[in-house]
Formats: sequence, structure tokens, C-alpha cells
Amino acid sequence: MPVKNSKSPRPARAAHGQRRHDLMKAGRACFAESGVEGTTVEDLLSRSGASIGSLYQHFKGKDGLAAALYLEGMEMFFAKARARLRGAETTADGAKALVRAYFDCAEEDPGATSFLIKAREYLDKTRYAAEIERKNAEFMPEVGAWFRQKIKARELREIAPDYIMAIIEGPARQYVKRWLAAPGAPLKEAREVLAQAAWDALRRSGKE
Amino acid sequence: MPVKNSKSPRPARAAHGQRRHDLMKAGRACFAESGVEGTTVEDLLSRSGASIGSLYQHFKGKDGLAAALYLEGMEMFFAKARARLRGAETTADGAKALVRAYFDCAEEDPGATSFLIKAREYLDKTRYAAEIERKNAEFMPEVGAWFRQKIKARELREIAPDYIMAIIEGPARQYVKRWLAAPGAPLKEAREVLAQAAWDALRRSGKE
Amino acid sequence: MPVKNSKSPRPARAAHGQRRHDLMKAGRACFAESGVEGTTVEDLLSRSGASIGSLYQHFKGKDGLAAALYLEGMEMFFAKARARLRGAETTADGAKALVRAYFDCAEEDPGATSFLIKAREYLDKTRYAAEIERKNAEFMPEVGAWFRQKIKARELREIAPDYIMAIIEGPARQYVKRWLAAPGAPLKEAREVLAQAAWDALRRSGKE
Amino acid sequence: MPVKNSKSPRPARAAHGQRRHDLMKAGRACFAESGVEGTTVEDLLSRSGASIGSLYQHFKGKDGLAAALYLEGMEMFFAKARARLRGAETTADGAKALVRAYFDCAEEDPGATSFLIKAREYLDKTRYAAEIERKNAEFMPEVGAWFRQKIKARELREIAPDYIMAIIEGPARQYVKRWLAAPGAPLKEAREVLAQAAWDALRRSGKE
DNA sequence: AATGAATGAGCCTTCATTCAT
DNA sequence: GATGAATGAAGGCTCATTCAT
Repeated sequence: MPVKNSKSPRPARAAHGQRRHDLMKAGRACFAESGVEGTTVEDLLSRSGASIGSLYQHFKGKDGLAAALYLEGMEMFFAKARARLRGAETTADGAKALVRAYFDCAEEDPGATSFLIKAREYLDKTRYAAEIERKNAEFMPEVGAWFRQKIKARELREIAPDYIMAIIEGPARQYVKRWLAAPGAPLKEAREVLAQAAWDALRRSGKE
Repeated sequence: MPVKNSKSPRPARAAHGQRRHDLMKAGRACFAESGVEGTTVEDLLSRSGASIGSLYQHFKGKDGLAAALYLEGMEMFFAKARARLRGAETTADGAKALVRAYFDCAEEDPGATSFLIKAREYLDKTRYAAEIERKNAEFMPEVGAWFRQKIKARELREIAPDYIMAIIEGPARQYVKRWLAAPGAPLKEAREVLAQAAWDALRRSGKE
Repeated sequence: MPVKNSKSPRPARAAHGQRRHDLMKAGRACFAESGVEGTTVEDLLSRSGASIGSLYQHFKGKDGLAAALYLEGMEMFFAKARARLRGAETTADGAKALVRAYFDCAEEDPGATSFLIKAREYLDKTRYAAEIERKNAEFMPEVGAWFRQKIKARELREIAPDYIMAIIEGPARQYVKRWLAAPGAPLKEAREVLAQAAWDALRRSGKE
Repeated sequence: MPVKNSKSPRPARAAHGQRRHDLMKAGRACFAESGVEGTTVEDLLSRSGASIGSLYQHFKGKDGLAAALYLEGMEMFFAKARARLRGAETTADGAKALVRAYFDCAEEDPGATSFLIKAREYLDKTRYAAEIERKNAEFMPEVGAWFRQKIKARELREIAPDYIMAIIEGPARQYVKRWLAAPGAPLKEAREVLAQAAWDALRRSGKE
């Protein structure tokens, strides 16, 4: 199969489903580089070799492409988080699971993680906000259940889910965001420091 | 060559020096409501009653107005944080100072706080990015010095400044962001929960 | 996010490929009438019936349209000049060729010639300056070679190219410019008077 | 008298007539550097230290300042041309007078000459066009009379004034314009080459 | 005479989206 | 399915000019 060259005067007819795939690939690259708002439709087209018509055919526009990729990214994170949570042998490991999943994502696919961190605000303004919220709402109970059970067993302090999420996600998100902007030291150390910090913040206090 | 209107209905010239103030007021309202990108120059003008010329005269554009307000907001936060930090009697109080300052801001001036949380990304793309970074860099050492001293005195565990900031700011930021989007329970409880969590995360050895 | 109008009266989509042509036609008319700076984008749009989008799609703006027309005009002049120069049977005819070509242009297409005389300054401030200079630089050597050869053959006085161009173009340009501003007597007489003057100024002096 | 420093916080009250003078000086500098259209009112103000109010008080705007300087420049040129014409001992010297005056100006005051060459187009669009034309019309007859007399005395060929001006001014103007844009060889040689060329073009019968 | 805050007409440009082929 | 010319709402900005002080 001939390599697709977007500069060739007569772009060969694309293979079936090729365009959709090309556009997603271009979207991953462009959105990771410049963010969703910073990427223009033209950027996506020139990078993918697809036509504006194809973008609308497959995704109903830039927002649709961004939403598709966002859902894909959420899936990736949820998969990692589920694996970590299920594999947890101690309560500490479980509390650290989401933090570690966050760092796993950043390490394995920095572009996608950057996109996940930054694209939500954009998507919340689009017609896909509800769909994303729905997908998110599907996952949260799984985590919530785990924590509720540990609290009930008095292995974690009594604390509302909103606080739990803030304590777990907040530092990880902030650290990873900065790291993605200017990657410095390897993520492994940070992962364990912040995972431990989350665990320290959540577990039952000796004094309280 | 503009202005040849002896036709205009009645310009209604504003009082001298009023416009700068009008524009800042309009900026606070518009940016809090819709964000900087979501606010158009026209929004600012109609809300303030000022002319486009005045906006450029005083602030060199929407970005300049946003920057002026951002610096003002930073000042507010720094003032609160400094007060909390200086007033701290125990190490725990100090560690909790920034978290509490965050919540103080959100409670006292939700609009300004929302703007502080969301406008940075926009401003980082403008000519004012450096000035903001500079102002931020003026404050950070004050905080850093406090923590370094406590670490030296072995009242806090050995931990790098980046982690400290992530642990302190991350949860507060995330929680406040959500609260601002959909204000629910009073902030006071959350403030103490997350302040305590930050303190727990910072002091504990991780071995216990 | 633009376009939500199911209200617009009736867009009247133009035939495919028509717009580029429409815009060039409007550009010729507007620029000849009012100069490039005196023509607004809106003038071009209302005269051509095209949309602002089409102007940018095809020419990247007013400057691009002006540049396209300028290059077209240069081509016209060069074609006439080449024809006159190649058809020259005597040295006198050759020396007169460019002057005559200048007047030919003014007579055949006054609008385009006016534009050629006046638009250069505008275009020199645009991103197209280099392209125009390049095209010009392609032609000059052809003329230069002809004159050098005649000087070598001692049929013209020893004189540097810069002076030759000033002597040939200067009077023609000045006369044509005034004539275009206020067309008076037919150009034919002026053409021959100034052509002869150029030849008189360039040919070998009796005394030298 | 203290030197005026436009950066001083409290600009001292200017001496009587000082502002008018400051503005003309700034105008000469700015217009020579950037042309009239390329100079903004703000440029004039910051360079002169005057206020916008003063500009309007003394000159009714940028156009008025440009017109005042243009009239001043015309005076300079006319003075030089008159001197050369009156001092002419031979017919050749007279024919060469204007060309030489052009180069004299360029050499003595390149800025003013550049301004004279380029500002006319701008001024023709202003309320000062008539005044400038009137001043020009005062001078032309002096030159015209000289040439008419020489033609009558059969020391010059029969040739209409418009052609004379094109032959004399055209090459000088074109050469000087280029020289001002990129000053190269000293002007003295060019002056004599083009003066001789003008004389050759005017005296020769065309039959020789 | 001098000042400068206030003004707003006018201009250019970007970019998501539609639709005939 | 694919293409891309055509569209136009929306937005940002410059700069000469006015006028109360």
C-alpha cells in the first residue's frame, strides 16, 4: 500500500475507514501540541491529509473529534485506575491507586494525558459535555464503593467523596500538569511522594 | 480619516478619570461570568459604558485589562496568605495557611477567585505572562522560606517545594473550582478538612 | 462558534471557481479608482459580490489581491517592453522601446498602469515585496544586456544602468502619472517626444 | 535654558512658541524616517514632547503639520532653483539648473527632500492641497518664462512645458528617490550626468 | 496656550461550518 | 464517502480628532 503523501498533487483515494483514523491521529498530535482551542480545523486537515468534508462526515467538526479522543483518553485512565485498584493488596495501595494511575498515564502517553487535563474545559462548552459527564459518572461509583467500604471498615477516616477526589486528584493533576509543560525529573519519585501524601491525608489519624 | 460626525445622537462624555474604573468593574463582572475568552471587547464596552478607545488608552486591550485584574487578584491572595502565614502560632497552622487563604478568597470574592483560577492560561499567551510570573516569583520565596525553616527545625518532613505546593494548592484549587461552578455547602467545613489533609500529608513520615 | 443562521435572507451561493475571477475584476476597478490604500476590503466585497471568506481563501487578504494584480500588470508591461525591444531595428528604436512600452500600457489599460505606478509603495510594505522584487529582477537583466551591448559597440554613450533607467523611466513615469490623473491630449505625441528625448539623452554626444 | 526632556515626570511649561517649534522638528524627523502616512500622531507627540492639544492648537492636526513642512520644503527648493537659474551664464547652465537644484536639496537636506518627493500624494488628499498647488503655481511661471525666452531666441528646440518638466524632473526625481532609499555613490557625479542628459534631451533637434 | 482622557468610525482577519459536486 | 470553494459571524485593533479643564 502506498504511503499517503498529503503533498502529492492527486491524493489517492483513501482506503475505507482510513480518513477517520487519519483524523484521530492528527487530532492526538495537534491537540497535545497546541490544545484544542489552539488547534484550528485547518491544522487538523493539513496534518491528516483529510478534507474538511471528511472531518464533518466522521466527527461533525473539531469538537466531535476532540470528544471522541477525550472519551478514548478517559477509557485509558479508567482502565489503568481499575487495574491498580483491583490489584491493590493493602488499603494503602488502594488509596494510592488513582494517584499512581494518573502518573502512569502521564508517563506512558504524555500527549493524551495533557489533552485529558486541558480539554475538559473546552468540551464542557460543547454538545458533548453531557456524554463525557455520563461516562465519568459511570466510573465514579466504582471508586466510591471501594472507599466507602474502607471507611466503613474504619481503615480510612470518615470523609466525603468530594474531599477524597480533591485530595487524590488535586496534587497529581497539578504536578503532572507542570511536568508536562516542562518535563524535569523522572515521574517515578513524584508518583510515590504524592501517592504517599494522599494516603497520609486519607488514612485514620492517630490523634483525631 | 475618522470622525466626521456632527450627526451622532449625543456622545455623553464621561467624567474625567472615570473610565479606567468603569472598565475594571466591568472586567471583574464579565470575566467572572464568562471567563476571559468568553468575554468580548464589546461585552466590556457595553457593560462599562466606555468606548473602545478608552479600553485601549488605559489597558491596551482586553488582555491588558485582564492582566491588571489578575495582578490585583494575586495581590489579594498574597495578602491573605501572608496574613495567615504570619499569624500562624503552630507549625500546623502555618502549613494550613495557604489552604485557608485559598478558601478565604473564594468566600470573600468568588468572582475574583474564579478569575484567578481560570485566567492564567489565557494570560500566559499574552505579553503580560512575564509580569505575572515575576509577581508570582516575588511571593513564592516567602512561602518557601517558611517551609524550609520548618523542615530544618525537623517540624516537617523532608520534602521538595514542588511537592509541597502540589499538596497544598492542588486539592484546594480543585475543590474551590468545583464549588465555584456549583456552590454547594458552605466553604468553612471544606476549608478545615482540606487544611487538615494538607497538614497530615506534609507532617507524616509515611512510615507509620 | 459562528453560523447559526437559519435566518439569513438567501445566501445565493456563487458558481464554483467564479469568485477568484470576480475578486480580481473588482480589484482592478477599485484599485484603479481609489488606489490600494483607498480601497477597503468592504469595497472589494460589495463590488465583487464575494464574501470576506472568499477573499481570504483565494488571496489571503487585500494585499494578496493587490499583489496578484500587480504581478499581472508587470507581466503586461514586460511583454510589451520585450516585444518593443526585440522588434527594434535601429539602436534608436531600442533606446525608445521602454518609453514607448510605458505609453502603450497607459493607452491600452490606463487603470492597470495607474495601479502599477502607484501600488508599489503599498506592496513594498507587505509580505509580497520580495516576490515582486524577484519578478522585477528577472526582467532587468534582459534590458541591461541590450544596453551593455550597445554601449560596447559604441552606439550609446558610456553610462551606468541606474542613469539609463532614470533617463528612460523618469520622464515617462512622470508624464503618464499626470496624464492618468487628468487625461488630456492623446498620448501618441507625448510618447514620441519623450522617446526621442530619451534617445537624445542616451546616444553618443557629438563633443565627447 | 534647561534642556527639554520628554521623559521628565513634570514637563516644565514650555517657552512661548516652543511647542510649535518642537512639533516641526519632530515632524521633520518622523516624516523623513517613516513618511507621513507611516507616522502616527502619537509618534509626533512622543518625539516632540508636546501634547495632542498643542498639535491641534498650532497645526490643526498631522495634515497641517505636514503641509507647513511641505511649504517650507518647497521654499527651500525654489530658492535653490532660482539661485541656479539666475546664476546661469549659458543656456546649458539654465537647462541644467533645476536638475542641479534637485540634487543640491538631496545632498544638503536628504530628509526634507525625501519628504518633498513622497508627501505630495498624501497632502493632495487633504484640505491643504489647494494651498500647495497655489504656491507651486507661483513658481512655475518663473521657470516657464525662462524656457520660453530661450525657445523664442532659438537656443532651445520648440517643446511644450509639460515635456520640459517631465524631462528635467523625471530622471532627477527617480534617481534621488532611489538614492535616498539606499544612498550609494556620492550625488555629485549623478547630478552632472543627469543634468547633461536633460540638456541633451532638450537641445537636440532629434534629426541629427 | 497647553493638556490628555475620551471618543468611535473604520479596517483587517480568523475560523468553524455548509453544501453542491 | 470524499472533496473544497464559498460563506459570514465574531472579534480585535489603530488612530485621528474632540473638548472639558
